[in-house]
Amino acid sequence: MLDERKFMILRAIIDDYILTAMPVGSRTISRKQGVGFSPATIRNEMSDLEELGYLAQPHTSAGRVPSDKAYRLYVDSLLKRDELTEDEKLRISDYISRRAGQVEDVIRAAADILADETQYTSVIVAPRIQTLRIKRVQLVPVDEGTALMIVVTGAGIIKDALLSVPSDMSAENLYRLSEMLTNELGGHSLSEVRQIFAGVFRNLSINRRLLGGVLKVMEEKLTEDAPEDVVIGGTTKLLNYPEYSDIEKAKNFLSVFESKDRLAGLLKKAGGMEISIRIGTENEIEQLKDCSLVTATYRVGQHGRGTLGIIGPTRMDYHRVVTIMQYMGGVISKLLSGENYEE
Amino acid sequence: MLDERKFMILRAIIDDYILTAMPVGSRTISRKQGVGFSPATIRNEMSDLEELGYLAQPHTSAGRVPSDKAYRLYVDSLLKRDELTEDEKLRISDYISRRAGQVEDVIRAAADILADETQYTSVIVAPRIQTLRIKRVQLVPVDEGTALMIVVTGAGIIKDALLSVPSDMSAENLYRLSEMLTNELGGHSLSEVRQIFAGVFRNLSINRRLLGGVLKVMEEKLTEDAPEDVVIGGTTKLLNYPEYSDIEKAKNFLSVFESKDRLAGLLKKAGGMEISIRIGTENEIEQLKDCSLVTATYRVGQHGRGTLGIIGPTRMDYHRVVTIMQYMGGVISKLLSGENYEE
DNA sequence: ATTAGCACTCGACAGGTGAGAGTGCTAACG
DNA sequence: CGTTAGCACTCTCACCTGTCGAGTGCTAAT
Repeated sequence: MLDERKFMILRAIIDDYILTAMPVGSRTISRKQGVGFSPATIRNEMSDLEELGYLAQPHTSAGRVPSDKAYRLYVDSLLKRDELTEDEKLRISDYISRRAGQVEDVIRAAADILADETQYTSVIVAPRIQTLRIKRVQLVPVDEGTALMIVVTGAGIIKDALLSVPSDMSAENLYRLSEMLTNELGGHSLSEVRQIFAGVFRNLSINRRLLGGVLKVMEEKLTEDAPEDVVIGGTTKLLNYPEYSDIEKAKNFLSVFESKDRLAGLLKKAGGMEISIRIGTENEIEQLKDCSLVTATYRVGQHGRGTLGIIGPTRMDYHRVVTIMQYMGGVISKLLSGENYEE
Repeated sequence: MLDERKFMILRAIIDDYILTAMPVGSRTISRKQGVGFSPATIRNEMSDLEELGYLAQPHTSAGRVPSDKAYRLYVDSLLKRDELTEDEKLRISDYISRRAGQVEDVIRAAADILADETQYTSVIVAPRIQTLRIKRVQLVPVDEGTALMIVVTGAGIIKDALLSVPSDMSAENLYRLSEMLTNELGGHSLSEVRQIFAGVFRNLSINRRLLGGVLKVMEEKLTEDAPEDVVIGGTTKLLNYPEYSDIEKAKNFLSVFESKDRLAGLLKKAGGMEISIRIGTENEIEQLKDCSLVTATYRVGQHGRGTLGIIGPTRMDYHRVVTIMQYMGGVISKLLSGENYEE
């Protein structure tokens, strides 16, 4: 429905607007390399594009500004994916790998470098621990009557909690109990723990009365719903963009990050798509109506998955963001799935 | 050097300015309850106070604004400490206790409620783990050739790291090694680990080569300088105050929180004082020259200590802040030192 | 010593003006 | 017939101006 030339002009407008954040006039476009038309011609086309809903005028006789619809078209059909330079790739993967170790450290590092590279605010949702496979369960004595329960996967600790245990329980006993639990639960995910426990109770060969209480508490701790683990990087990056030079808007925007749960929900709406872009009002959240949200998915092992995203103004540099996110998704997946824990 | 009346007037001015953030005029003070003087008299006194460096005028014929020096006098001699209401006490201690468990959870909760109650930005430095007494060291097998090392103190996990171990090392052996390490290191602080290791190496009765590697990694992991663990709450609270309605100032302020290390250094300068207040330029950090920093110390067990602080405009409500901080210092100390891990 | 009175200063605000950027329309051109 | 030059028009923004009010400092009276 849009002919070649309109496409070209629209693209030029968006490119310019992304760069300058100022309404784009016909002359600006006409002067561009590769555009062989006079301002008047461009004006006619722009007028058409406005009628079609791709452009908007803040007021008569300002230039024009792309609408959400325009950005949508832009990312759907005009977006070319670049490759990152070797330099950039190295910078990113180095930064993240250097802190490899605990899942949380990786996520934290990833959020930081993502925000730094894109200059937008980054958000990463940690993999739902419920889906990870348990490797070991270990009880460690802490005090008379207190033990620390630790659940381990290939990626490190995923859950730990303090329990009270019968005070006459020896370290030896705790160790044996750990072995038993590891046998029972190893290889399963947290979400399956509850069913398994039913079985464990039945087969109890050890002193049932002594252990009953402990097991119950453990079951609770293991199955309780962990709050969504969301890491945010570069919260204040947005303040560098002119569209947020107004304090009210800035506050409004920042308020989105107060509720991590809502944020996690938002990110996860993207579903399993490799890259998802939601522009302006597509976000359904009032405060983000002038923002775009780009999300990507990463994997942890066979079953775990998490989401990384960046939030920026609708006039964001989609090329760059998409390219970076794609690369980072890969890096994170590899780090968190691989068993590379030499260091 | 300041007579009774000047004191009184200065105090009235500060009180008013804290409330309104607007330069205070002579009439405003004169109209106040308990001030029996005409504006003219007040003006004379204010003029004196200005000469003495306690007040400043943004421009002729605006009212006057208290200087850092005035705030200093205010907190040193005019500050009366209130008690919190039972209601507030309960709200605070409840909020924090509810998440008791891991040190980090407590700190996180404390930072949140502190920011909420004061409406300023809160910062809490976690206790230096170096000074905590080790309770146990536990090695947990994760994979062929990989183990997770967990160091436990009375307050829960404080450090964990993945190590590679000889791939023929059994769970049984790891367990025995854990016992040995616990014996050697238990009761000592992390900062002493390095010396102890020297001794351990000498007494090694088990396969020396096998253990050598493990110990080396452990030493590294245990003694490496952990980055300061700093938790920040209510970062954007400051945006609600008129002095930060300018984006540039806001950005400037927020940049302080980018480097947690510097922030930690700043907080710790307060030293061991129970409550320390640094006003405006006393902070030595350019970006905080319009801010005050109130810090308090909390204790963890015998030797651990950490700092909690809030950062707000110099015209902050010192009464309230000090009162809250004092109370919270107590609550945190009790929670992190006490051995109350029933639940 | 205190206060009333008054002239003075300065910022905030409203209204007015001109420049500049950009538009839409029309008529001319290849 | 598509393209373009020209032009009148619109709207914002920056700047200037005058007025108003808050607050001061000084002086003289109490």
